[in-house]
Amino acid sequence: MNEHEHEIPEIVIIRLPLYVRTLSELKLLNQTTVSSQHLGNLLQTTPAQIRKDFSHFGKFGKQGRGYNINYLLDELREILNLNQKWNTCVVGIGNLGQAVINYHGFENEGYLIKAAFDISIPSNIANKDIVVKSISEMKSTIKQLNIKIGIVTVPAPDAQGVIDRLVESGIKAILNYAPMKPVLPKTIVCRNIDPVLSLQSMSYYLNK
Amino acid sequence: MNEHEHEIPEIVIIRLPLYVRTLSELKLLNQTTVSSQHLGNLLQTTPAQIRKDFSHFGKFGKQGRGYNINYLLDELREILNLNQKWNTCVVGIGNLGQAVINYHGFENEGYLIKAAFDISIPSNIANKDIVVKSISEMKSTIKQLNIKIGIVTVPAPDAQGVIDRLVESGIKAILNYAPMKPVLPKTIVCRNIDPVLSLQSMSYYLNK
DNA sequence: TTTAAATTGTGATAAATATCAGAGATATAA
DNA sequence: TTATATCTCTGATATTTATCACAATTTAAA
Repeated sequence: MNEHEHEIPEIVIIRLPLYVRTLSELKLLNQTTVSSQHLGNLLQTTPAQIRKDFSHFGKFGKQGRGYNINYLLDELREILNLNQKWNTCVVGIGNLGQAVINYHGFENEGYLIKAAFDISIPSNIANKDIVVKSISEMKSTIKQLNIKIGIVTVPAPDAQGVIDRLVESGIKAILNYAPMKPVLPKTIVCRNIDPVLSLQSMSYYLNK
Repeated sequence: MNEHEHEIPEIVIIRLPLYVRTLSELKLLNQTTVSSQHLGNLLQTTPAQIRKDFSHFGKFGKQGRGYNINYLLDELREILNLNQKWNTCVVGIGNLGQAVINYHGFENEGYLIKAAFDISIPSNIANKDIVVKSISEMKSTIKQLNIKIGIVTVPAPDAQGVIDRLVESGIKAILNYAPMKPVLPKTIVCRNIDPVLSLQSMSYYLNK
């Protein structure tokens, strides 16, 4: 089996980055091999699930031995397209947008914030690596800078409009911080970051 | 059927806040009733799923008519324990922690940030509603302020230690912004906010 | 060399989740 | 009053997802 023969369940794709993260940590500890059992312990999941997940993409391990960490890591990073840099932009330069811009956890993982857009442009964004522009210049800027991922940090009522413009500008993936579920063509991938929903679903388990 | 007769799948619980949000929006628009069909359109899901989800908790609708929005909203909010305020604390007062503290989307939904902890206490947290303390005073402060939810914004390597302390201090739910999966007793609920994982799983769909 | 232990990859099975479809109830219009 | 359309609730069914369990292979020890 390989990735060309069947559609891989999204739930499997969503788990792959977790494997990548843990394998990276093991690599940093100079480990060279790992079994699905050990990986399962570290990730609080079952070895069977890990093996099944990997089996969608090929055979990466050796019976009786486990997985070579460097090899598996590189294969998984290749599958996820992590062995390259991705250009992103932030739309909405309020508190949240500025927090995202100042947080450097994205750059470290290869997601470069190349541009930031808003209706009115604040003067306090001092970052020579990021182009700050009006939303009206979104399309040309996104094309010019080869931006594929949009990060949406506008208030919920503005989000759908902004997202429509991102799609029209050729963006392929959206990381949405606005508390709403965007309507999107099915060629566009989207993930919502919504801590309030998380708090609310946890509250169910909090007995008064 | 009601909530006392069976364990409700977590995936159902996770969807309830989405229903609450959309119903609140409809209420704001002065709508009084809604059908599962209409709600499904708004939420991009199927009416059958919405009805099945509700059926775990009781009968909230009227055949031929749909759901009374005020009634359904109040029932769902009651089920989720949203008809009360919850005290929370933030652990880690770096960039991310400060962004969380300055973001007022939590307070508006009834999640009050009552305390913030770190090893060294920054002087620029000027907020008379929030107690800023050393991590060493965590347990007593959490008890005293009746805090049930901990928001973790420390770097990943520090997170497990901090989370262990939160659990020991009597916290029941954790909103974890650190890029790691905490090990927890199964009496504690946890949600992870991990935008890098989201970006990485989306990257799979971005063809080079 | 032989045996025992470890471990993968996977078909089969089980469990969880989503959808279907229809009886029954309600509302509306003729 | 009757007919028609609407819509819930739910048991049955289908689909998806996770787990099991074992043959095959590798490693290491006897």
